[in-house]
Amino acid sequence: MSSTKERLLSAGAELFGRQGYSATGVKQIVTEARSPFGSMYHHFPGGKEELAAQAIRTSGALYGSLVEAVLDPAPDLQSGIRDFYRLAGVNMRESGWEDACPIATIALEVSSTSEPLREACAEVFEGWLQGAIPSFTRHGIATERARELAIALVCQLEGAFVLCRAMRTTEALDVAGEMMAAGVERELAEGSSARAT
Amino acid sequence: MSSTKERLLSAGAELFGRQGYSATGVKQIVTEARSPFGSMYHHFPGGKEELAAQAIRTSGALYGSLVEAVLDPAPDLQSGIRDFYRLAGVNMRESGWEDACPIATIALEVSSTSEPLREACAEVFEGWLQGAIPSFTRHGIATERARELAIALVCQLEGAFVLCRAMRTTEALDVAGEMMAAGVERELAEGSSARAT
DNA sequence: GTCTATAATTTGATAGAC
DNA sequence: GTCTATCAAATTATAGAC
Repeated sequence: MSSTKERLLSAGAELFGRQGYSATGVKQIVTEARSPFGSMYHHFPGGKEELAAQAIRTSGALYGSLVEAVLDPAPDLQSGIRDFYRLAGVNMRESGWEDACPIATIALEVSSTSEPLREACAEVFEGWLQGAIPSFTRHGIATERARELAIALVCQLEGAFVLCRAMRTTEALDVAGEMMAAGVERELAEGSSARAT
Repeated sequence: MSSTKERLLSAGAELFGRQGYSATGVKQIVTEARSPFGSMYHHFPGGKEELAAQAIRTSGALYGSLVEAVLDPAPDLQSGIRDFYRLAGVNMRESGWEDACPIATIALEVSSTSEPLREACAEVFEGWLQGAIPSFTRHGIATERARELAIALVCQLEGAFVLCRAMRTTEALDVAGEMMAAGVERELAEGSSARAT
């Protein structure tokens, strides 16, 4: 079962992710959510901005757990990374280049115009990093280095999304994924040989 | 001297880059450009979308030549890359986290809603790659590999911009820049040792 | 809690005098 | 080419019946 509030949140998250915050109208959200117009302001007295803040946090957390869900069951870290970028590319292509990062568009749009929404995005990104660090330390990488690799992973991903959506190719995702995976693979090899000596 | 049309283009480029396409109104552009309202539709009969298409291409090309202008005079490729990411971080901080990539926000916003603008963004990105490839091949890197490195460079940069604007730190730019520079440095060392054998 | 009607403002765009 | 007045439509948000 899905409540009206849940449908509004997921419809908002989807539309914000694809078109951005400003281009998405409240009417479009309630239509997509098959919700009456008034219910929107009943559940979100703060209006569009409050809905967006909650949508950012929920869809952001969901995407973060997706990252971990793909990385962790993989036989090794490199193949987990390769799997994730490949999966992201498949998702993009199959969705007609619409489904990429759920919050990147909003993050860029509002970082200079809405403090509450900027903070929500910042929390999500920091949560991704904190969630990804164990996926690296588990393989013997030091915590500080794990954070750096997690940052690089997210940056490559976000940047590749920008290029892929505009250029209608998965080339950037393919290259970025292979580059990240190869870098981590080499780092793990060096680390283990260093520990072996 | 700056013509009305030039002021409209640069005001539009600046506002689009900071707030995105949808959030920027035509009235805001003409105000910022100190241009009469009607002149906007005289110079850009296609309205807001035509202005944006031209602003994307001109500001995109300008930023592309900035990349080359920083990379090429550097003593070596690694330090050129380090310089560029450091410079980008300084620009962001000094502008109050507003000035990052001039077209990334628009690229994400419009890739599903405006074909003309999406194509303009795609052209700019492809132009960056073509412009950056010689900066790599010049140091003995093969053309195909140079394209991959250029893609990784742009992805790291764009992704870091997203994180930095939201999180109000240069951490992501610092990490991404060092990671790219170190990767290229290692690649050049391996390449020269391979050629030496 | 649900839903409709509508208010108040802002949007992109146009007409037409100068 | 410049500028003003204005349009029709869309925007977020609210009031109030049910």
